[in-house]
Amino acid sequence: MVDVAQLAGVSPSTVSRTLRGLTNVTPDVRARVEQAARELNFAVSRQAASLVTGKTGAVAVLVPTLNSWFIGTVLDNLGPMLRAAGMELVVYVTPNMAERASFFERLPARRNADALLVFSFDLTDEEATRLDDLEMPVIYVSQHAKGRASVYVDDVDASRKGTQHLINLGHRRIAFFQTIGPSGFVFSTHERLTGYRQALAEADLAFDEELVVASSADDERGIVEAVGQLLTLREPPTAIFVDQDQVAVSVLWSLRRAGIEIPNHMSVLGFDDHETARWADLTTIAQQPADIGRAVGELYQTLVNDPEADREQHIVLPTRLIPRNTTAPPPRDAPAPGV
Amino acid sequence: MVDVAQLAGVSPSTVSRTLRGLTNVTPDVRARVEQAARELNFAVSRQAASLVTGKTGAVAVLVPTLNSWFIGTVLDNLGPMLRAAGMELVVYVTPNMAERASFFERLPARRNADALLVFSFDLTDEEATRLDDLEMPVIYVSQHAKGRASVYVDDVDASRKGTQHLINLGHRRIAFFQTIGPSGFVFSTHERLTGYRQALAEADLAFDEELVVASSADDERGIVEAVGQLLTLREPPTAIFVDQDQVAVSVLWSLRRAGIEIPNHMSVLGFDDHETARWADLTTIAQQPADIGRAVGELYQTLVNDPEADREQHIVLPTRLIPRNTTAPPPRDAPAPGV
DNA sequence: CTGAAAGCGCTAACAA
DNA sequence: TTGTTAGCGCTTTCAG
Repeated sequence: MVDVAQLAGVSPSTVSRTLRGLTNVTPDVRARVEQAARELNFAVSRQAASLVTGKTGAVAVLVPTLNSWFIGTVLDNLGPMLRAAGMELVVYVTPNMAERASFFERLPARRNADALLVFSFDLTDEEATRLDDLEMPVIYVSQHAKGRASVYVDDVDASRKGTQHLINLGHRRIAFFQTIGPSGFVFSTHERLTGYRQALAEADLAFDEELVVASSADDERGIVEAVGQLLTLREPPTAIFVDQDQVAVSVLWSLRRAGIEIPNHMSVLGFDDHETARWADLTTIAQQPADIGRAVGELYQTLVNDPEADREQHIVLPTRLIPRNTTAPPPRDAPAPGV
Repeated sequence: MVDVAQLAGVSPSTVSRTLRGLTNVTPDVRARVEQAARELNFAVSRQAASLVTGKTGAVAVLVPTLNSWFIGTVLDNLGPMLRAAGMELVVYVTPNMAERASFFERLPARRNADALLVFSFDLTDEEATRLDDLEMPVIYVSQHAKGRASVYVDDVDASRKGTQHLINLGHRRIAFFQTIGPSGFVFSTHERLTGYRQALAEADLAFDEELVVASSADDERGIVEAVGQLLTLREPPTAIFVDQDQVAVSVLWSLRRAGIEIPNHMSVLGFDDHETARWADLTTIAQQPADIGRAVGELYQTLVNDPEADREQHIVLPTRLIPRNTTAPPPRDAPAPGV
């Protein structure tokens, strides 16, 4: 920076002021400084700046994986917003429990970021409490943390709408297929199961544990087995609600291989409105990760710039049912309700 | 840090030494310092440290998107390696040309990272040259930059193997389906087309432009149209080589909707060995992004730690053909070769 | 509107 | 093995 100052014939302070876009600089001087900076290919060192300002200019993101449509889409939309605000995005990937434990033990973001976005979906209370020590705004994405800022879709309501759609079509035996993540069920899965149960209860349908199956998303055999399990029940379902589109598509394949026609013999409902849902012509409940990304970006701005802002606010985004061709009324010969 | 020093009854230098794991510290003192640091919930400020060491402790990553199986998997494997080396991962997402241009104009990583990993797949020469100014190791992932460190699979060879597989099955009219990214064809696409042409030439088959079609990966109608285009040729193909599994699966759907049986009436070959390929029982050419991630991590270490290391080395990873059930010999009534 | 000077929190000589 | 001292490159008072 001194080099730039020298070349422009001003003091370092002036260079600093100019480069940060402060107003009190003569246009003439500003031009000279900018010219000099360009000539010298100069960029301000964030490190040195943060040492004095106390801000790091970075926002940390905690994710279990980066190989995820949801997380990827959120970040694709969030990234440019943060960038526009002059912030870097530093990512902590914790693909296994060891990495995750190490993150919570060392809390590496501690003095090295101005805010933390948590995508881990299934934090324990203990972990969340640990993050409270961080002395920076923490935003929870896709899970509601009590008393902490969060952005998510209303999974309970969404799932209830989906189940109602099946009930309205005439289904009485509706299975629920849960996805297991690398570290167990994630937050949304619980919520979606709750919505399913609510809808059943509202329609006076009994909840049947046999109709709830689970498998890991990337475990092909597990999915096939879970589907097989449903098909061999004494009273098999006429519809399956799968809590993720990508798994739902696998379920479709399994069913078709078992010779089951969709939607005539079995309805399948997904969740997400992932691209493959369009391909598979899958009825699904749409959530918009792009919107979530933008909402997170805005909430971040609010929390950082407005000290008056509610630091525990929850932003809930809408979902909607997208009817396509994998759901239909149940087959005529299905057991009539109550028989 | 002075607080910790005080509490432990030592000098700041000793705290610094202890916390960085330097050897010349008495076990007794080390214990006291560590205890004090824990009590005070203290973490070293990277910013302050880097100011004096000249290293930032961060590696920058340039990606066009984070919603990508390939990039996501590479980073899931690379992340923990960098973390183990004490490095942060700062991500620059450039989902559109404006973001990308701004990255290359401002080069925000300039003084704020110790190395740069480029995932942009289709950099222009001008852009690559710009990165040479960066004064830090730059590693190109999945594209070979002349005279610059790169990690990739041999797409030409892989694609040739795939095409040969189809030729060996007896196919003579083999279509090639190219995927268009948000900013045009990516590097690998060119390479894969080259491999395809090589295999044709080696088998004395003429290259027919009509057999090469293209579509954007997320453009459902475009894919359907491209498939339609192939099917309505005077002499339609008996096999389609699609340069990405996810698109190949869409092609499968399109073909099946058009009433075409696979593999009896048409063979389809993919590329990647993405999860959906297993589901779709798709014959494909496997590449292992997890291995690429690890290779990048190792190359990074080498480049940073060993000044003798070849700074232009190319690491080429293997691919292999995975025969499944979407490829078979062409139907009998297909036009005989040369007729 | 611009310059001079102090100091952010740390590490790296150098001394002890 | 430990402590002392001098900056790293910037921003921020405070003068002018």
